[in-house]
Amino acid sequence: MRISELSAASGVPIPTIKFYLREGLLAPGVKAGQTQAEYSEAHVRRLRLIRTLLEAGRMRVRDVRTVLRALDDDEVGFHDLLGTAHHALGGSATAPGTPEERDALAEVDRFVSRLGWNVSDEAPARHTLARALFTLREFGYPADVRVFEPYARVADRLAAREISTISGRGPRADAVEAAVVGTVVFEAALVALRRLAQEHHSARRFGGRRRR
Amino acid sequence: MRISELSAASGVPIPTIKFYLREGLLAPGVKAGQTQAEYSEAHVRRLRLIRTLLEAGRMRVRDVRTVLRALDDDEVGFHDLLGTAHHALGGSATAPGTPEERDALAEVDRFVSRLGWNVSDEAPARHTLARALFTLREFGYPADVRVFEPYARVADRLAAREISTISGRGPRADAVEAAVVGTVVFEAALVALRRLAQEHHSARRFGGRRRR
DNA sequence: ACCCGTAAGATAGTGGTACTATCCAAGGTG
DNA sequence: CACCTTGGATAGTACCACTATCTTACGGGT
Repeated sequence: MRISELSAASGVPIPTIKFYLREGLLAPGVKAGQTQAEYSEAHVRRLRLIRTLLEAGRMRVRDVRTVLRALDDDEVGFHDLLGTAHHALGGSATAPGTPEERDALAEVDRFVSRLGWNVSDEAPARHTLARALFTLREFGYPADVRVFEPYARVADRLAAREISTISGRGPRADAVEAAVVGTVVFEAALVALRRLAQEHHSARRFGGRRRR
Repeated sequence: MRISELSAASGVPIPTIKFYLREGLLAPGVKAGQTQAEYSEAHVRRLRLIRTLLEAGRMRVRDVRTVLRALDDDEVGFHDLLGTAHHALGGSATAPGTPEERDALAEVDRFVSRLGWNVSDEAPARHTLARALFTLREFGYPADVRVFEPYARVADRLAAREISTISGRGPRADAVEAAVVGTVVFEAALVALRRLAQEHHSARRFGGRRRR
């Protein structure tokens, strides 16, 4: 498969493929002469993964690179790979800042351990959650961390199911790819379903009249 | 309150405030002379909202503007406002494309009506969900729409709670702001909690050794 | 053997987005 | 009354994900 065929098979334009090659997202093809290289089905698959991380996961190119490196490194186990993916999805962790923000973070930490969750101290999601709590308070919401309790219960149930699904899924390469794809894609799906459900309940309660 | 005080009170740099004024995100202050304008607490609050939509909601400036316009328009009811916010959060709806994508969308539509959800045909979340389904299939996941069922149940429960919480909350301006903030912030929180829960269950199952 | 289209690889340019910097005239301030 | 800030306008920056162009060298069909 030459580059033009790879492009046709994947739907990704040639210049973009070259860009990914330069950026180290895609392994070079097997060189067949100075001006010829052979690409495989694995390249098509990798391109799909790249687009999924970029689009569904809204990751930046450099974060995609980090995830792919971890994915290709046999030394990296499931758990660490998941952490890498979460980190890449999480956006940049802003510094603590004000004392109120530090308070929020401390409360989140207590909340997490009260749930019995065993989670790394540096997990970016801690900060995301703390920022959410802080923001609610800024807006005058009388917010105890407990407002997150129903969400936590739900998250726990879904995550338990997801992680057990991942377990035994053929060779490592396939399994870890499935883990990353699943994390990203089901996250997008969950968010979309929540919005649909909100719209439904909103329509029930407030009546759906005009649109836009 | 002059612009420098507004900046200090909100933490937003003066040039950025001027930028938001130009972009129509922030109403101009009351002019007190040619070179002086007076800003109020409402401006501080509005700046907070803007930052929340941009950061937690990852919206673009023009989408923030759209949401704020709806927020300030007394003609727009709760339900439509929520739709506007969802639309702004949803990202650009890509065209249907391949037949497989159209199939996925049709299945999503059936799924949604089977759930008994009464949702607008143009809801961008439909497309998001269809893309998620399509992506899973591209990766060889044996995916029936039903894989989303547990997520849908959960989303339904959370949304019901959220919408009923919104109901009676003082004057319209405050209530609709709370609705938008809630939608955005709890979405971020839910996602963060799912990641934390995943990490916990992953640690249980695969053991948490090294990090990064 | 020839030759023209295409590949690979390198370098430079584009378009979008969210700011940020500079400038200026006018007005309020110590 | 000199100076410093403000509002308002205009221009510039930084980052990002591509995209276009150019060069050199095949290599496949005749």
